[in-house]
Amino acid sequence: MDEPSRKRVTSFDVARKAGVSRSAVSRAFSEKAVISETTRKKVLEAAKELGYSVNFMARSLQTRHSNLVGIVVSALDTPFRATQVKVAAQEFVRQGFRPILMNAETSEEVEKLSAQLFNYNVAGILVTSATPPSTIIGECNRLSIPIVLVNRGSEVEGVDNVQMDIEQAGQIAFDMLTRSNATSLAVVHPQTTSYSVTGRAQAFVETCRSNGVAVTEFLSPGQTYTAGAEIADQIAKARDKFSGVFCSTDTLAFGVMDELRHTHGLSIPADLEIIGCDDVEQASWASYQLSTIRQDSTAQSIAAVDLMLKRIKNPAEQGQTIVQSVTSVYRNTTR
Amino acid sequence: MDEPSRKRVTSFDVARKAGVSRSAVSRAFSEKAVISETTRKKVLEAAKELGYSVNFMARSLQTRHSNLVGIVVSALDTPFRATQVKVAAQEFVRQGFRPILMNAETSEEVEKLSAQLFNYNVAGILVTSATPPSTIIGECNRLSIPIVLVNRGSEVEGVDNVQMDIEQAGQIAFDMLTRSNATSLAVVHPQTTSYSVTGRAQAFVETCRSNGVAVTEFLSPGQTYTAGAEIADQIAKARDKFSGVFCSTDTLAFGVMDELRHTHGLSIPADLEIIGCDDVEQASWASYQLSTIRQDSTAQSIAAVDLMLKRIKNPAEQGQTIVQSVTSVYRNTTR
DNA sequence: ATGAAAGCGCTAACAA
DNA sequence: TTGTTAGCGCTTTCAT
Repeated sequence: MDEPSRKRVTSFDVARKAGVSRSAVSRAFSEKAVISETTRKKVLEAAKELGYSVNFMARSLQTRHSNLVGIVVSALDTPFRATQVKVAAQEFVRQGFRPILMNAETSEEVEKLSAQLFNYNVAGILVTSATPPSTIIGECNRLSIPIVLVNRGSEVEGVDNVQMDIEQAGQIAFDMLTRSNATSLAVVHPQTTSYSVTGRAQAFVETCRSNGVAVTEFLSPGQTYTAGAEIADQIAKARDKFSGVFCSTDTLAFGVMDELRHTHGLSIPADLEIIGCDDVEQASWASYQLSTIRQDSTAQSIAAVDLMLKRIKNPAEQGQTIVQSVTSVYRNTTR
Repeated sequence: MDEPSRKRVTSFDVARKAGVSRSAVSRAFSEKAVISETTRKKVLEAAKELGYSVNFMARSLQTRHSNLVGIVVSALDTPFRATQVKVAAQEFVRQGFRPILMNAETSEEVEKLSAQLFNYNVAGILVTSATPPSTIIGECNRLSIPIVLVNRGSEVEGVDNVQMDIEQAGQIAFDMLTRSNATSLAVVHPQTTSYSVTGRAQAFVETCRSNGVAVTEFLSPGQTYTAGAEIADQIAKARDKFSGVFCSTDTLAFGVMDELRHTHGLSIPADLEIIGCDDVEQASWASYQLSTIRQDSTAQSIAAVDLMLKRIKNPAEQGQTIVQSVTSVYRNTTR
């Protein structure tokens, strides 16, 4: 019943065992430190035997920066967000950072949770939820903590952005739906506005107008499957007023399609063309085969992480905005 | 062009501004410290004016414990996992902890990334991916870091577990599929074994056998939609040998159903009954209306977090295993 | 290339 | 109740 190693082993223990100083131990575990190969070996060996690992709390305290970053996300249980976060987390880890995950649905939550990240001296914050209030952004600036917004569109200074090209999305949606010579279209988007989702719908509307195509707007109670199913009843009623509808989100499209097909007996695309936006995995499932606009969430996350790392290395840099282009994916819900 | 607040403000600054000692500042920010209401007010005010927030690195260094925890997950972009992680993260935050998210697909990754968590003195580790190697578990024990495994089933000592009741799942699957007097059934599960997914299939097979019902097994190349679609061809060939098939995962079931319906022209449940397991959101979508076995991932995550918090408070406790029961959900893929 | 010593920002005895 | 003091474990000049 012995207590062999109750306490955490410190660099001091390793130093003694290896017969060197604590500075030597520190150097052995630091990439760019000058140290002879022989002592490094000695230290590493002793460390392994003792089960030593650097205490990052102490290191961070000393160096005044941590390799912790924050990821602030909402609706993580949504296919699109899940992929985004997974990729971002992987990328951060690959680059030697550790992401603290904060799920924040409301704007107040974003504020509260972001503020908590400051306690940890995070090296940066990635936001892919509601836009953080300017107080937070100001604080980030003051502490020179890089902050990058994904699909949020904020023109606040000093903030990096990665966004899909909403203008292009609107144009492509228009193109996809007018291949069959449409003269009147529809769009559905959530009534609560959000930069990217509302933006793509808006861009679509404008493209229609400037091309002389009528467009009727449906406001759904959210951007979930259920929200789509609910608004579908209104769409069904008005369905001979347009030949195609652009759903601002794939998930919304699934709800619309299902309701239209299964409870209103419509056939898609014969009776009505439907397209979505995002190209989540389910869009390619046989039951949907949804024609949609592809937004590469993987590339997006990687770009966001890259941007942050650049800013961490060079905090003086101006905030920049990366606009990612989207592409059309034709499947079976368009003619 | 002044540099008003370039440096991080410390408790020292606050102390001076408030005209008190640094200990007073410390006390003002610590829940259970004795301090007069008047000085606390003074301190808090000064702190707010200066934009001070406690440096958790320093605090953790001193107290020798952090409120950081680790979440090690695989396949975060899967609906079931996404929900699990979202809930766990929320729950941790609600309880005052900050989760570091590590996505680890392979067993080696789990080992490597878990080890990295030690650097941060994490208060605990939640694993919902491949089971971590025993070296990690040993290390956790040595450092008395609680570790809880979700749906992993490991009988290693000192490890807490939260698992669905796989025996019950097997029984329920059997019950659901034999309502229509079946005498022969099928099951599909991934060829790479995993505690919970393989386990439920195994339990199903045994229940069939002990009830004198024949059962044929299909091994899919994974547990994705695509894997389901692929194995469906074999199922179609043999389809008059059984009246119902238990897919060990909803996602697998979607792939199977779609392929059976759309490329083999089968009608479900008329030609063949199908059930899944998990009850992910898509199971209730109109295109599937999948009869399935519900596993409450929210309750599961909350239980896992609870378990960990208990262990953090009382590290001496023995590891315990919580078995969560599952329920049947009848929709339209059973007769 | 190596060691001694100072100190990062905080908390927790201990005294007052 | 408050302040003084001694570290927590590490990195980093500065000598050697």
